[in-house]
Amino acid sequence: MPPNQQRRNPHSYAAILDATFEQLTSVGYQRMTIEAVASMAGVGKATVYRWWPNKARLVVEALSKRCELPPVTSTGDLRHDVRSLVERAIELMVKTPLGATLPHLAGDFDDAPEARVELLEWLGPTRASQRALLYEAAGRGDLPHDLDAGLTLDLMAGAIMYRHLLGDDLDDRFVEQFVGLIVDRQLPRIGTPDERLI
Amino acid sequence: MPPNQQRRNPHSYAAILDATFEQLTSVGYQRMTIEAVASMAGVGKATVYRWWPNKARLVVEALSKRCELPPVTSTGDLRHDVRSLVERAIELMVKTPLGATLPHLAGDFDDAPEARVELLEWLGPTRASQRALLYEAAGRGDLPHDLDAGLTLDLMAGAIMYRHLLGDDLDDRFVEQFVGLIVDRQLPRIGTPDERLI
Amino acid sequence: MPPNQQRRNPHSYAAILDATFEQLTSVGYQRMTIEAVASMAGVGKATVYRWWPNKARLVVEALSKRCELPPVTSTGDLRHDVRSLVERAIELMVKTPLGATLPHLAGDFDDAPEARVELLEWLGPTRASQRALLYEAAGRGDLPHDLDAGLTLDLMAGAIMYRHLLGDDLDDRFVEQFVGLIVDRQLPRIGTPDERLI
Amino acid sequence: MPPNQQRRNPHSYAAILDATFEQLTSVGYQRMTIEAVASMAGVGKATVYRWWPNKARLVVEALSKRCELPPVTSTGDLRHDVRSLVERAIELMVKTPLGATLPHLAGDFDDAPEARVELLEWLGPTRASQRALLYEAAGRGDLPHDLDAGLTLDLMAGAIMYRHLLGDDLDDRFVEQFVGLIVDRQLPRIGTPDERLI
DNA sequence: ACTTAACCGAGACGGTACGTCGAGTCTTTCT
DNA sequence: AGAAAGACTCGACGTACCGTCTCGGTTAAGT
Repeated sequence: MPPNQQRRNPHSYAAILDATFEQLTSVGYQRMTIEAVASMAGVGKATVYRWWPNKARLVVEALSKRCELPPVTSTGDLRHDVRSLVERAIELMVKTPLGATLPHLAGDFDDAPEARVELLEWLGPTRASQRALLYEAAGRGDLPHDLDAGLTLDLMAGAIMYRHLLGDDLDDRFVEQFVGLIVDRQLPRIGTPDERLI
Repeated sequence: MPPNQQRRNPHSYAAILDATFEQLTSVGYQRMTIEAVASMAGVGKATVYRWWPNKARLVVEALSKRCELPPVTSTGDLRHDVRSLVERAIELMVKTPLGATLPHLAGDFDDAPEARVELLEWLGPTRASQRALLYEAAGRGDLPHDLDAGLTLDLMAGAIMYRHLLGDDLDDRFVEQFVGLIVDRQLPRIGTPDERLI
Repeated sequence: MPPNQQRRNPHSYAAILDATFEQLTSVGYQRMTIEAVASMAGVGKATVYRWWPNKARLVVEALSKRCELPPVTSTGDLRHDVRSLVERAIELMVKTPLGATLPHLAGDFDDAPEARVELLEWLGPTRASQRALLYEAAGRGDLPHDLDAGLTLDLMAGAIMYRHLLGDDLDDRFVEQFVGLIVDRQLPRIGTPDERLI
Repeated sequence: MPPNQQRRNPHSYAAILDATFEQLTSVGYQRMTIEAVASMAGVGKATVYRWWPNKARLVVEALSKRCELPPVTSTGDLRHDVRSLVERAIELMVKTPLGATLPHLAGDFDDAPEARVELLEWLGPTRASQRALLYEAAGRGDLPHDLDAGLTLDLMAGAIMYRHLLGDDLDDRFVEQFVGLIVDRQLPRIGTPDERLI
């Protein structure tokens, strides 16, 4: 889409993404303004608009270039793997601007459908590695052979985001309850997680 | 919070909530404008600002006064009850502005914490009736006696909202997979739900 | 114009005029608001509007009831009389809100013609006494027998207001120059007034 | 004072001054609105506020750029010169928005002292040429050699403005009375001007 | 090496909506 | 019935960003 990728000033490019990520972190998606990003990046507004057609695209690219999404790897221990899956997802949603940004971003997807595509492309590999982890366990017989890994992961991500949005805790109990659901097929229960694992 | 509840003009009050709900439905939270709401309601902007300190509060009140949240009731048939629970939740998220609005609203909760409280107060009774339905099943022995109904329902709501945001389907398969998870403790599987129930 | 003069609350009436005059003095005509006047007078806005149709009328009445306009009296010494005429006019324009208010008031006369009438009615006796002073001198032969006293006084008042508006001084030199013009028919000259009187 | 004179759009600049002058003429200073000026000029409100800090400054500039103030020139005939001086001043006060605007403007000088300066700078050359005309007559011996031309002219302008404000006539009699005062040192008299000139 | 075209910063532009203020009207409540 | 209190509609205020646009100045490519 941009005019000529090669003539692009790499300093400006990096500075804009940095500024965007910084603003996202400090004031959030709503209060972030292109004007502030440009000024913080020491860049003309037009330079931002030259390379990104709208806020959603800019933000998705900033997230994708400045948020690390380390792929999960299987250890063969399902309980351990699922636990770290959940923990990592919580970390991503709570410690990076992604969790707070995603909902607003989603709202702009109506106007900027390509932003949705780009976001999914970025998240794709991570989600694939998460699915792969589950499929491997399914291959070992630790999970149903025809598990719907996508939905399973959406249950996890959805619950995390939902609770995060409503301001609820995402503590160890949550982790263990979800692990219990997947690994032990136990519905979440009141009480210490440890009890439930007995 | 507002100046004097008794002197309030009920016509204006109703018109403002109507206009807010209408705008929410037609253009969404982001594009909804206090100015447009006021003008559509045939009301001065100041009248809106007199009674609601910000957009979030206005929207929460409009949702709570204009969205019906019929309490769910138990029939004794767990599968049927859970299914209608999920169906009703999907309906709420997809057919009313609530689903599309919630995430944006949540983003404004940082600035308007009372809006979160008000939202939770509105949702409270419904969530309570949903929990009650699950507790009743637990009492009958159809679900664990110490089930964490809150988390169970958050799993449901979270998945619905998450999928809705990302533009995924929320079809019968989803419903049956979730019902299967709760009632049969079967993890979601690929394939027709019917198969899975065998 | 007001509904019923007799049932008028004299406390409110006085308080409103006091507050108007006070506001006029402290913040000026432009920045004076009916709201502030009402609140300062401990009175409802409607009470102000009940008795005065607009700001101009209210202000004219406040000026006429709270500004003293002592009639000038002749001593037989023309130079002395004219000097005290000018000094008193300057005092009125500079030390009371009248000078600063008159121009703005005049601007509102287009919308409130009765305010002009009322103002002139108030000023009438004073101007008449000023004219009488000049006519008396004319009778003595100290001034032309068919002097146009109205224009003569307008020259004085106009110059005072004009200089006041443009921020120029209205010092003793001005007084003596004007006195010299009337009494000695000397055009104003540069130099100390005393010199000119020799 | 404004950001950068060179980058200024001359079309907008001219359009704003035109609109301001037009509004001044048609609805007057008080009812003139920045919003209306901007919209009539086909310009964003911010563009007006970018270049003018307040209404007073805008109006002064509009007057100074859109009101012609032709310098008066001497013919050697004092009576004729003074007469045309007065006539021209009346014309300026009565036929242009200046007369009606000046008083209101003056009221805003407290908040915008630079507007006063700018106004005086604009009026400066004209007043200088008027003074020059009188000084020339003084040089010829037709007027006192040390005439205070400034005050003489303020007498004229003040009387004109004062009468204009109070709604009085400014007819030929006024002109001749003032000419008589200056040229013949006759105080203004009742009766036809012609009589007085005998 | 020298044009020349694209990018760059800067920031003015026409707009839209903001949240506030005061005008002038109207209704409710109290005296 | 008059007055206080104050909610109401309306319209303008001055501000903040939007996304577009012109400016010169620089930089890298292609003759």
